[in-house]
Amino acid sequence: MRLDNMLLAEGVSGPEKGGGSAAAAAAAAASGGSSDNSIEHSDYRAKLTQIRQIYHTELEKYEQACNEFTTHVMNLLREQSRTRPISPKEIERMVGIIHRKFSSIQMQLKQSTCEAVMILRSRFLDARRKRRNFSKQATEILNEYFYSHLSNPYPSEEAKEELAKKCSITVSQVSNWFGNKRIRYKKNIGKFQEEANLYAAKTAVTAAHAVAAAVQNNQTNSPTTPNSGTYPARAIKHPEGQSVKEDPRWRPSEFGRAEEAAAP
DNA sequence: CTGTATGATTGTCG
DNA sequence: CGACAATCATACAG
Repeated sequence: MRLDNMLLAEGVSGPEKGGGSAAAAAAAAASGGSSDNSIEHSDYRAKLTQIRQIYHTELEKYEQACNEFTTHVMNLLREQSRTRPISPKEIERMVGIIHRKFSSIQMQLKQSTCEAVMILRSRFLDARRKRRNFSKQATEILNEYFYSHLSNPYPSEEAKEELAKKCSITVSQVSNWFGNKRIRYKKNIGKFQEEANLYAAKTAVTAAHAVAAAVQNNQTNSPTTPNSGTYPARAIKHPEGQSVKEDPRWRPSEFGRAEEAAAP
């Protein structure tokens, strides 16, 4: 009977489902551009539907065969009842035997269906097996945060949630990403120099926005500038050799911490 | 097909 | 529980 519960939980033996797909569609719509996990999820559900159909048709077949066989035996017994007395008890016993036989066959069917579902799950729901890269936009956002907090790339829980929302991934994925990024950055800083410079420049531009706004607020009237709408022409200096010489041993001390609390 | 990039998992430590 | 390190398994580019 555990099998029944399992199949029910997997939606194999339950009623036809339409709500699940609606929820998935809603999630996909909410996430916007990225159809990363929803595509494979729909693939998974398609396979599950297939399994369910097979299961149902087989089950029905067995049911029918059982009924046919039962009536057949009943007819035989009725035939015999003309030559010898047949007690209702005997009939009942026969029917019981037949039903037990068929139900054991059904059990086998359930078990193999169960196995199929398990295999399907391990194949499709193990994200490690079916890895998808994040969208370009998501890595953009994550990298932006990482390099603008390079001296202390440890987003708070709140920041992680924010990033997760912006990237339409989960908080765990954000944590994973930062874990991987930190270790890999530390392991080979040279390989990330280019990227670091790139994102440093990028965030410098946004920082320049803030500075420009502040300056304007103060008094200076720059010629080209009304409010926050205009892009300040690249006045960012970009040291080629060493843009990030921050000691990347984040671990024990946080001496490089206070100076850039740039979180507007 | 081969090498690298990358997201996720596992085990260890504090 | 979170960070780190090693590792796995796949994606993707050449």
